[in-house]
Parts: sequence; C-alpha cells; structure tokens
Amino acid sequence: MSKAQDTKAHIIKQAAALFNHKGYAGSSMSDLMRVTGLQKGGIYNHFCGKDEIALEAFDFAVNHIQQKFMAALKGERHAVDRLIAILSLYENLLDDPDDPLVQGGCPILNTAVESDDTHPALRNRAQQAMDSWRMLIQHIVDRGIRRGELHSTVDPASVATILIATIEGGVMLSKLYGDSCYLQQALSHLKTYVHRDLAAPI
Amino acid sequence: MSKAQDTKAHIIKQAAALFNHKGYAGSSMSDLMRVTGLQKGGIYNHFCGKDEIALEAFDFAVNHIQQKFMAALKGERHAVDRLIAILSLYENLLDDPDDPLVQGGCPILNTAVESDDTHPALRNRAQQAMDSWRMLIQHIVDRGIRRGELHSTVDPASVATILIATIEGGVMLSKLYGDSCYLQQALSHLKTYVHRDLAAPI
DNA sequence: GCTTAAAAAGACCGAACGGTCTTTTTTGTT
DNA sequence: AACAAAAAAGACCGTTCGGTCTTTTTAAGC
Repeated sequence: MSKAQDTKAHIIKQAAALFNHKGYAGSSMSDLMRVTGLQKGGIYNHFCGKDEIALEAFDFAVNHIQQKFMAALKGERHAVDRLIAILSLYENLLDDPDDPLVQGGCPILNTAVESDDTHPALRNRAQQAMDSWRMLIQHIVDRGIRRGELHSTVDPASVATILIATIEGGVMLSKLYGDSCYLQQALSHLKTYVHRDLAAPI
Repeated sequence: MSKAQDTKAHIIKQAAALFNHKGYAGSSMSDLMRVTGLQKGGIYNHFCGKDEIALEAFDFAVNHIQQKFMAALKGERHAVDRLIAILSLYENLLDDPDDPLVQGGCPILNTAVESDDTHPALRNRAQQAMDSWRMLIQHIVDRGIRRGELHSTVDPASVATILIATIEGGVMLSKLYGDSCYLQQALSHLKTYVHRDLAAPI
C-alpha cells in the first residue's frame, strides 16, 4: 500500500471513530485535523469535502461491523446457533477497549438517528446497511425453516425487526447510562425468544 | 398568560420540534429565528444561550410525551391493560399530522443518541427522562405482581428494559425507512410478550 | 541520487456561527 | 393618554466553520 493510500485509510479510520462519537454535524474539520494529526491540505488532498469523508467513513464503519458478524457466524451452521452467535457478538462489544470505533455505539443506529430527517445521502447508506443486516437475519431464518430447524410459522421479516430493534434499543440504553446491563438484559431476553419461540422441537 | 410568557412558550415549543428533527448540533440560531419568526433580540431576551433553550425544549418535549402517557393510562387499572395501553400509544404516534414535535421521532431516543458522548447536561436530562419511563413500567409490573395479575417470577426492571428497548428500536427503524411497519411489528411482538409471558393465568 | 510528480503544510477566504448591545417598538400601569 | 418598563429588532462583534490555493516537503520511478 502506497503512502497516499495509507494516509487516506488512516483518515477514514479516524473519521469513522470521530463521527461515531460526536455525530456528523457535531464534528468539525478541526476535530478531524486533530484526530488525524494532519493539516487541511493533507486531508483535502484525498477528499472533495466533509460529506465525502462522512460517507466513506460510514462505509468503513459498516464494513468493520460486518466483518465481526462474519467472524461470529463462521463455523455455526444451525439456524439457532447462528442467531445466538449474533446475539453473543453484542455481549462484549460496547466495552471492548481495543475497538475505539464501536465504543461510540452502533454506527448504523447513530447515523440513522442523526440523518433520517437531515442528510439524505447518509440516510441512504444507513438504509442500505440496515437492509443487509435485515437480509442476513431473514436468510438465516428462511433457511432454518426450510431445514426444519425453526418453526415453520415464524415470519423471517418480523424476526429480523424484533432482533434488530431490541438489540439497538439495548445499545441505546447502555450507551445512555454508561452501563452494559441494559444491553445484557435485552440480549438475554432475545436468547430466550430464539430458543423458545423460534427453535423447532427436536 | 402575559405576552412575554407567551413568547417564551412559543420559542420553547418551536425549538423542541426543531431540535427533535435536526438535532441540537444540527440546529443553528438562524434556524431557530426562522421557525419562531423572531429576531436574535427577541429570543435572547428570554434565554441566556442556545444551551438553555435546548434544555428547556427537551423538558417540554418530555412533558409532552408524558402527558400522552397519562392520558393513555387513565382508566386502565389492570397491569396487563396498562402495559398494553403504553404499547397502543405508539401505534399511531409517529404519523400523527397534528403533532409536529413527535414526527421527528422520540425526543428521548434522539437526545440520548446525540448527547451520550458529547453533552453532559443534555445527557443527564435524557437519563432522568428515561428513568421516569423505566420507573413507570417497573411500578406497573411491581403492582401487577403484588395483585396477582402478573407472574410472580418476572423481573420488573428487565421488563422495563425489554419494552423500552424494543419500542425505541422499532421507532428508529420506522424513522429510518419512513415506514411505520417496523414499529408495528415490534409492538405486535411486545403485545404477545405481555399477554403470554407476563400475564398470570386467570 | 537525481528528477519529478504527488502529498502535506498552512496561509488565506467568505460565510455562518453563537452571542452582545443599542435602538425601537410594544405592553402594562397609572 | 401619559408614562415607565419590558420586549423585540437588528446592527454589530469576534470566532469558527467548510473550503481553496500557493508553497514546501516527501516519496516514487529512473
């Protein structure tokens, strides 16, 4: 990787963490100069403007999360195990000291809430990211039903909504109070839901 | 009510809707001048600064929501009915054309997400508002258990977390997509949860 | 190692920011 | 109606905003 590509990647990574903590409107170019250690010229040499940085930073953040998903799902083949793996992923996510990005909360949640009424381009990205998350869960459920691992009566789309809504609500509560217990309660409830309401009898 | 009090109330009301749509950092004094129809002098005659307006506007928004809660709970005495009443309240909340404030989404959610890492004073208010919501649900559940209306095994604090997390997650999804179906799915799931997992057998 | 193209620095720009202060208008009280 | 007090207007302030452009520095190709 050339120096230029290296610098651009560095900017995107730092920007992703910055925006995820302070929001898009709440972060200034001065903030970005500070966290990257670069001057204006060094940043604008790689990007056309703040908007472009925000979009690429969001894509980076989403990719970052998706890689964690892929790692968590690797090896799990049974639908119940795959759903539980997603829930388990969130158990120690927020307070991972090695991951400054995700300490600011879920980038999709943060971006969705900030951009829904104000920033169409960002909102579209947030919608796409949410779509792919919803589709992931729907496919797991769909496949689980076809394999007889899950009850045939459950609605894959509703399951996706319920899991995502409860997880994100738990993330919001835990971030608000600075206490992971709320997310833990939400996850614990969802695990019961998966085992008791979704899993087919053996 | 004197003219001055009237004007101040007007500013707070318009500010509450503005901040709930565009966020605190995303709203400028020029925006506030526009939505209130007042000039700088007219606004700063009643407030010390943008921060003070934000805090009072948030309190107004919370009060606005709480009044809707009180109205929804009025007359409902059974714990199950009271919990269902809270869920039903959200069914047509987001797309009420007569309520511009709440069209921007849930003020507590929006403020929590924006302020958790950036604005301690606002975050404290959001925490207090969330506390009172959690306590409301906990009291309903507590009382329901003592009266034998709910299973004695359920944990009131967990129930509050699960209901709030799922509702707020549903609100976030519906706002992101501009489609109330996600919130409806979340509410429908919670109603089943209340009737099947919380309600004691007759 | 020299050359040159690119990357980074940083001075600079107009606009918008939050906020102040004097002036004008309005309101409430005699 | 006259007056005093308060409310609103709007010109004005220094700062910061996002963004540009020229200069300097650095890295890549020979």
